Amino acid sequence: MPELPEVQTVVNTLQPLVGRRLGAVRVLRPDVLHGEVEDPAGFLCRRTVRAITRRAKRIVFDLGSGRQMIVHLGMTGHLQIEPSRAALRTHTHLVVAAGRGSELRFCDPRRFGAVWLLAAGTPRRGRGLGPLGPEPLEVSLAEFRGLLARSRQIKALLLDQRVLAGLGNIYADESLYRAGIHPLARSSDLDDVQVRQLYHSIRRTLRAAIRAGGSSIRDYRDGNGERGWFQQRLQVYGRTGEPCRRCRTLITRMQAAGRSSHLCPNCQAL
DNA sequence: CGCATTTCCTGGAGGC
DNA sequence: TGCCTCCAGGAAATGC
Repeated sequence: MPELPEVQTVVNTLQPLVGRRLGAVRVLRPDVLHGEVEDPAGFLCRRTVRAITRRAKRIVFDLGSGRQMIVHLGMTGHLQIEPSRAALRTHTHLVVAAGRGSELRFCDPRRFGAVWLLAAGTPRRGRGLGPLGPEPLEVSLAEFRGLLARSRQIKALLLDQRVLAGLGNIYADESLYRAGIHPLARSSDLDDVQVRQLYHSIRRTLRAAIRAGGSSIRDYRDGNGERGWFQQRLQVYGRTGEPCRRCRTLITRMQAAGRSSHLCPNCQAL
């Protein structure tokens, strides 16, 4: 479940690849590739990595001449730099030689992730490449207020990547808890104070999680295979039945937007 | 329009 | 120990 902080951490830890020239390509599972797929090896081989950046939950490799490789980790995706001599893990789908005896490897057991190879002018369409709202750490308070103007369940709205791009189930729950807002609250019913609290809760939660290297709930790892440690500081996610750290009321779990939602029923009254 | 449901997929957990 | 069922969820499609 890599969300914005986990993806940012992967991007940070992959920075040593910037300036390197890509080499031999092995496609072990062609169906994870999308876009310019006729000749993936020809697309990637001998390209220099100009930059590695993040947009929402997508990792963007700038390969020059308008070429991009975009990676979405989905739920269980890993993108790691590993020594070429290291054994391939099962469910490794793509391997690219990345210089100095290393390889960039994409491994994704559940295959909710994907890799797009996009030449200049290739249309950005299809599953996983849909339109994106603003970045939660870049949007202004005034813009954020505007996003909430339509009446929707606040949790569903926060998870909608077309509205705000980068939050997933963990950080949506954590942000709502910190703001004291129930997941089913109507976005348009929130008063000015609540909107401001939610805005700052999202920013603080994401920033703290990035500093902690993300949350390793199940199998998340960064670009070097290291775990994050923000999971130790989660307030509600995965804490069903445990006492709220603020008021000791037991954390409960409910369905919202088709996702399990964790909340303190006392701190987040509807 | 919003929202619940279903789909994709595999590993891990729990029941018996 | 082994087999079965359920559940986790990002994003999109479907139905109401």
